[in-house]
Amino acid sequence: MAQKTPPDSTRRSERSRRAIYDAALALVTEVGYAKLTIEAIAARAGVGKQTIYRWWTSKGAVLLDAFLDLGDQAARAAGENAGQAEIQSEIPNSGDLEADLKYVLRATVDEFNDAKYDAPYRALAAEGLLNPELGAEFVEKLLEPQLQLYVKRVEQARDAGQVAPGVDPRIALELWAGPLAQRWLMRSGPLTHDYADKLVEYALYGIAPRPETS
Amino acid sequence: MAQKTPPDSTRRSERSRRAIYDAALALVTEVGYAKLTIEAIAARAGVGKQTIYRWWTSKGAVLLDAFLDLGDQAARAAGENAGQAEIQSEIPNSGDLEADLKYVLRATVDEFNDAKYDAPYRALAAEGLLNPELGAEFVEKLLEPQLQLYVKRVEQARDAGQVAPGVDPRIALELWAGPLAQRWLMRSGPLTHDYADKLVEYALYGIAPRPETS
Amino acid sequence: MAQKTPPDSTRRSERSRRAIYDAALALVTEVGYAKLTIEAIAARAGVGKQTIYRWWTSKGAVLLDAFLDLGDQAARAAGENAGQAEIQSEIPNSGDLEADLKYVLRATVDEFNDAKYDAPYRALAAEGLLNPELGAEFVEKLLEPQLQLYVKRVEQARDAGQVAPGVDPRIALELWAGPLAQRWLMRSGPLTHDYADKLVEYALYGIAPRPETS
Amino acid sequence: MAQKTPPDSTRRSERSRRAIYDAALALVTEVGYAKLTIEAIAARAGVGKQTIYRWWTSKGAVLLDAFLDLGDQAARAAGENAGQAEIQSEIPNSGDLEADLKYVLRATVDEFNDAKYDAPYRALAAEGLLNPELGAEFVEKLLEPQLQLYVKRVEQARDAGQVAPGVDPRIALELWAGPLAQRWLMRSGPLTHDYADKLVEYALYGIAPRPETS
DNA sequence: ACTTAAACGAGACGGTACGTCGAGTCTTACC
DNA sequence: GGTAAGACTCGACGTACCGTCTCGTTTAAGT
Repeated sequence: MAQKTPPDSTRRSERSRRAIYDAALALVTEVGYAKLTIEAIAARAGVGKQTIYRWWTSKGAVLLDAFLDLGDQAARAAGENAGQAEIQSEIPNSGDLEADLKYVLRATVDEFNDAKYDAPYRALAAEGLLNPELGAEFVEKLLEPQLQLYVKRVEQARDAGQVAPGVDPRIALELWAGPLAQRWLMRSGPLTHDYADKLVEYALYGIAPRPETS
Repeated sequence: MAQKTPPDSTRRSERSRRAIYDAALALVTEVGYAKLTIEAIAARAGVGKQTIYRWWTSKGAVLLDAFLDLGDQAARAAGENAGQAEIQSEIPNSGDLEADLKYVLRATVDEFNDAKYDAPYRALAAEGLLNPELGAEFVEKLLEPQLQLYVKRVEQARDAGQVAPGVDPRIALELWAGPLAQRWLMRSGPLTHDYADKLVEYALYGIAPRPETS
Repeated sequence: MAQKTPPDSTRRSERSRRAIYDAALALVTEVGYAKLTIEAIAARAGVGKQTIYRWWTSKGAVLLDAFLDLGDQAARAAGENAGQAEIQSEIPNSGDLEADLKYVLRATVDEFNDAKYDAPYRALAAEGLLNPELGAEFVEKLLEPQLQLYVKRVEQARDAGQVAPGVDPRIALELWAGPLAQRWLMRSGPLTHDYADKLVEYALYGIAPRPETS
Repeated sequence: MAQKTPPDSTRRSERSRRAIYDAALALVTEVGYAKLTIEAIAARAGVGKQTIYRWWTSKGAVLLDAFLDLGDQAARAAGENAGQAEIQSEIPNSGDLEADLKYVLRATVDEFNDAKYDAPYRALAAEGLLNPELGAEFVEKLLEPQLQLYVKRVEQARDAGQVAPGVDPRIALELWAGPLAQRWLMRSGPLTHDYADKLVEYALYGIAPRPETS
């Protein structure tokens, strides 16, 4: 989990860990990842630098854990409020794949436009590009779990005959997830609900003319 | 071009500029973008630090210009060899959109797997994520021109009736370009010719079952 | 006694105390006083840091006690071997002051040239220069007792008419002890038996020409 | 001069050098040598740490140069004020060795009791005890030149028949210089004019009873 | 012999300073 | 006036120890 393995411990200070997460997330938003400094995190958290170096190897590793923890917290909060239906842990299945995908993709668009998540997520993506270890962890812990939700939903749709039998769900989902991520990361175009809808439609029905429509 | 505007001059040393480009590209491959320093570029180029600071604002800006120059050189070289048919400046139009796209996408896959381009391109993408100015320049100078080639080819196909009339080409191209970029950047899956083919097929015909095929 | 007073106890671990002394003396010789650290002493002694902090206030205090203990051990060992005549606890009185002083001073020169005592003794002297408390303790426990032996011997000589009646023994002894210590500490000249002899002669008879010699 | 040799230079900032000397001397008096920090010197001098590390190897080396510079300044100031009679550069020769030595030794006692010189001088002595390189430089640059003044004066006295012909001046001077330094450094007794006088008398005439006095 | 409170080993903690690296600015000498 | 060289101030790096503070675990005194 991005931690240095050696220092065993139950002796670890929970208070410090939380303070470090909070400081890291606050600072990355305030000053940006490039100017984020382990020294500043330590100072803001009221913690010695060594306490950070003891448990993490880099500012990227700290931020990744902080962000994962943020997700866990959100999930836990949602779980408490909503009984069993944990938010984000499942893509709805109303029987209408197109509607369901549009619904989720619009929510994703909103999330990408939320300043709270933008800075840390973008920072982790950027770090992951340059740092294969952290990139792998980023993908494994953060990206892939979310993509697997689409895999599952596409498989359900395939079983229901709404998706062609030969289609590879892992590739199919990239038709909408890839463009969305690209636009967001590269700022290469506006991220709107309409854009999300179009992606779903194009992905489902292709851009070639359809022989006929029922 | 990412240069500081003020000290413009014809007195600029062409020799230094070239040496800086070469040093930047060599170093980013050798030590990685994170450990790339202006001091090292200057030393390797046999140039004073001030000469770099005079013309660029950051290592990212240097690298972007270096990479653009690399592209220009390649284009110029190709132009000389091949008369009018400049490589990469046009997507072939054989009349068969699917075949043409697969051809180009396979070439792109090969390029992404070429170590020579990987380090600098990846570095610029990462820097662009965090640095909006450089990101915008990256998109404008590097990304968008390539995407526009797809726009043009899709429009040709639409005019030929191979693409549905209502389709927005700028979004359509993202169906294959987005996933490809995502997999490359995030290392979230293998980049193969087969993958490229599938992307084209899914994009053209959708993942929903087709009513019937002529 | 260099110990922090509060945590008094008979419960103190003798084993730890000895291990700390040994570690301190070994380390000061190996790495030098400047690089001597409490953490290293604790590690070498197989002892928790707190055990050192519980009984001493600084590395200097530890070393002083360790060195005093070393002296006690030597004295005890000598006492066992030699019956009542404890080595170093008395300056011989053969009736010939000059001979007795030369004998003792030559022995002192040999001791100063012994690497075993050099490092810790030098360290304590240096620490004492900067730290008045420890310096006072150093003088009181280590230096003054040795000087008092000279005081006693000079008084004996004065009673025997070998020293002028008006002479202050406490100052007189400094005529040879001061130069010797100075040369040793400052490395400002060679420490030889001949040098020791000359000091005694000059101190006894002065450097001015003698009116006549019996 | 305690400087690291590599970085050549006429380019060196005189302003920084002076500021560093002033800061080092002020701080060693204020907080003591043990708590003297290169970081604090740099901060006080308004200088980057690197500028100190560029020219010196340790805080001791800085302080030694600072102290030597202090002496140079004093000498230069004295030279300007007093024409040819530079202070401290010569021991007076009135023809009466005893009187001259007492005069100089009393002045030395006063100097040792001057807080301005105490802290840095003591610090350098302590550092010299532990650090042979710096100790050698301390002796060569600071201690030995002062002792040589005594050598010269004793030789003059010997030529004038006031010192026995066989006496080694280099050892003779230690009879008073050694005890004085020892008392000062070790704080092992009071430093008074009377003590200085006695040292001179004992050294000149010895502590043994004189056969008779003319 | 059993209980119990202290000293103990271990080592995480908030800090300070280390000595190094590079950023970006400035000065000097050269062309 | 642009340039190579490199000294400068500044800030952060990652490391080493400081002295304090828990944690169990001995261990020896007093019952």
